[in-house]
Amino acid sequence: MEMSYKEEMKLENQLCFPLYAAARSVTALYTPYLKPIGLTYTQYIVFLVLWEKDGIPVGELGKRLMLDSGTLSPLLKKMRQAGYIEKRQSAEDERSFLITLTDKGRALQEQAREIPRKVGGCIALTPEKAAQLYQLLYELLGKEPS
Amino acid sequence: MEMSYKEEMKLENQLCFPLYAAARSVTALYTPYLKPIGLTYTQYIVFLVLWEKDGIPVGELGKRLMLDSGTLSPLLKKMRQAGYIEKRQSAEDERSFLITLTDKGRALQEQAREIPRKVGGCIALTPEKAAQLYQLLYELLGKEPS
DNA sequence: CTCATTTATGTTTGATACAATATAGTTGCA
DNA sequence: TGCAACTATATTGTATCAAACATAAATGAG
Repeated sequence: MEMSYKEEMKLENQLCFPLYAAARSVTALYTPYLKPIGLTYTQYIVFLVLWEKDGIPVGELGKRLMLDSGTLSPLLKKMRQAGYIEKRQSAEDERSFLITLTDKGRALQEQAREIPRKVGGCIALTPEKAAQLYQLLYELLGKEPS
Repeated sequence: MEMSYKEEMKLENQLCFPLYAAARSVTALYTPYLKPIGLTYTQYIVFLVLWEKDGIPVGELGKRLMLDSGTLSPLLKKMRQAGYIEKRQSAEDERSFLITLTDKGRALQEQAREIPRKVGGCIALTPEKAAQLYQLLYELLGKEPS
């Protein structure tokens, strides 16, 4: 497993590269299904969280998605302007803002219903290998696959 | 392996999410080492290709990195302005521009020499699991690990 | 040869990302 | 109580990405 500096330096021997490329590649698979319903990929994963658990603070959304406020703030602003979500200041802690879905935001779930299955069908991996990949990625992230 | 719509819709059951998060997470591992030598992550992977094979056209660079001209053009412009590379119009095909390293660009390799090993040490995976992850990612990308 | 098609690259636009900084609200402790 | 330290978000600046469009050079079919 020992490698020379020269070998180590090759693009394909650095974990970053296939990871980076695969992430963009898989994200791109969502676009054809998301565009027709007017969502971007990042908006979609925000919805995935909200559809599962509504009324959570911005910070928890960021923690689940591993995104910081610099990414989330403008994104949530746009989603609010589009009428998908509402931001309510928390009663207990006035620094905290709870994100809740509007009816329009909830209704969108129905339209997104088939997306996981459709995208899954485009993934060039057997279910076993996909499961193995999950496991490794979550381990890399230092998290349990919940 | 069959899942309900509701289950499928959960964030952690979609391959995109850990892949996306892991890519950003691993990319972030490079920053502390790249910033001191004045490189961004994307510039670094461009250098990885050029250090391995100098004098290649923009298109081949894009193919290897799986990046399109919209990403690469402004990046290469900045690297040229920084004095790391040169762009030469190809003699055979005047549409094509060959990217070559300057001495300054070549010299940078020495400073980046330790980066793969240092970052590798930050990866929370055993070498065996990392190898397994490579394999799966390249399979997902529909490529051979070269 | 010649023009429609293809190829190589660039530019523009819109949407992310993150680091660094700012600000308002909260908490703990001397 | 007062205030220093901390927390939750927002803002700004820099760097990606990709889709759509633009342009110049090369190619090939008739």
